[in-house]
Amino acid sequence: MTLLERKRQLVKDELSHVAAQLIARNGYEETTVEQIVEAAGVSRRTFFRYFRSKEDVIVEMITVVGERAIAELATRPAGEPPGVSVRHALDGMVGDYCAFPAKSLALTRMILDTPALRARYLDRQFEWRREAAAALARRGDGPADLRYGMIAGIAFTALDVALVSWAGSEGREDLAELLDQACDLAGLGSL
Amino acid sequence: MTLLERKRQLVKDELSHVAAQLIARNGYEETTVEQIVEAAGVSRRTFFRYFRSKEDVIVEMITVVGERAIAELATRPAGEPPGVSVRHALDGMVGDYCAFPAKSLALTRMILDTPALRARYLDRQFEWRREAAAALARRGDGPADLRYGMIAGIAFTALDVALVSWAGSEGREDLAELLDQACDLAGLGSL
DNA sequence: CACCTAATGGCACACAGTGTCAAGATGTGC
DNA sequence: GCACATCTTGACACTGTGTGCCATTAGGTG
Repeated sequence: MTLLERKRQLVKDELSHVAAQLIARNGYEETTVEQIVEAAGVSRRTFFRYFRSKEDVIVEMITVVGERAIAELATRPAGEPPGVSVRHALDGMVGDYCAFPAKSLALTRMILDTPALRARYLDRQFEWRREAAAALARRGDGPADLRYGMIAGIAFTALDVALVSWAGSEGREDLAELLDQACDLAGLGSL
Repeated sequence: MTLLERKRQLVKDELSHVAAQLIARNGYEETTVEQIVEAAGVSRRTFFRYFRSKEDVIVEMITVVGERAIAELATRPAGEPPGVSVRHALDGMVGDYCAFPAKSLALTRMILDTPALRARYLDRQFEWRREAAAALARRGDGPADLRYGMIAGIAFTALDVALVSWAGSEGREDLAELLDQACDLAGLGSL
C-alpha cells in the first residue's frame, strides 16, 4: 500500500512541477490544463483526480506552509498569551518562505497579481483563521467569543501586509523584519 | 443619453433581482446563468455584458456598501487619527447593512457559506484594503509604509469577525455591537 | 430621410470541471 | 500459478462559464 501512495505522490509532484514551470513561463491564464497534462504525460481527467481545480495546483504550494503553521500553533504551551503563540506560528511560516527565497517570491508575486489565484488564496487564509482561532480557543484562558478570531485575523493581516510589501520591493526588503514591524504596529504581542 | 443610462440600470437591476431570488430559493451552484436570463427575459450574452461573472451578480450587492465606505473615508477630517476614521467608515457600512437586515443577513450567510462567492468577496475586500490604505496615506500624518495597510487590514478583519459571528447567530446578536467589540479588542481607536 | 451610435441576440468556440465505464496495474488468498 | 478484489488510469460525453464576432434593431442627430 505504501508503494502505491508513493507512486501517487510522484505523479502529484510531477504535475505540480510541470505546472509551476509552464505557468511561470507563460502566465497563469495563458496556460491550459491541457498543456500541463500533455507535458506531464497524463490524461486531463487524471489531473482533476489530484487537484480540485487549476488554481489548486498553485495555491497548494502555499497551503503546505499554512497548515504547518496551524499545526505548530497547537503545540505552543498552554499558558502562553495567544498573541505570542500566533506570532511564533507566523515566524515558522516566514522561515519556510525563506528556505527558498526566489521560488517563494515568484510564487507570492504570481498569486498577488492574478485575481483568480489571489481569491483562492485569500479563501484558504480565511479557513486558516478559523482553524487558528479554534486552536487558540481549545486551550483558551479567557471567555472570548470574538477575541481569538480577532487575534488570528490580525496575525494573518500582518502576514498579508508584510508579503505585499515584500513582493512590492521584489525581495530587496527582509520579510522577517517586515513581519516584525507589522506585528508590532498591531500590538500583537500584547493580545 | 441619460435615458439610455437609466434603461441600462433597469436591465441591470432586473438581472440582480431575478438572480437573487432564484439563487436564494435554489442555491448558488444549482442556479445557472441560463435560468437567470430566461427569467429576466434577456439573452445569455447580455448577462455577461452587465456582469463579468456569475459571482459578480451576488458580490456586487455587497460591493456597493464597501465602495461607499471607501468614499466616506476620504471625507474624514485630516487631523483625525486613522484608526478613528476607519472606524467611522465601518459604522457607515454596518448602517447600510442594518437598513435591510433580513436581506443583508441572507446575503452574508450565502456568501460565507459558498466557497466561490466567499473567495470573490474576500478578493474585493483585499482591494478595499489597498484603497483604504491609500486614502489614509494621501492625507497621512506619519511616514508609515506598513502602518496604513495594517490599520485598514485590522478594520476589515474586525468587520469579518463581526459578520461571521452575526451570521452564526442568525441575526439574533446586534451587528453594530459585535463590531464595537471586535474593534475594541484590536484597540483600533488608538491606532 | 439618411446617418451614427449603442444595445441586443445568436452563434461558435475555448476551457474548466464532472460522471461514467472499460482496461490495466497491483497486492492478496487459494 | 490462478482467481479475485482494489485502485489507478484513459477515454468519452456532457454541463456550464465566459468570450469573440457579426448581423439586427432601437434611439438620437444632422
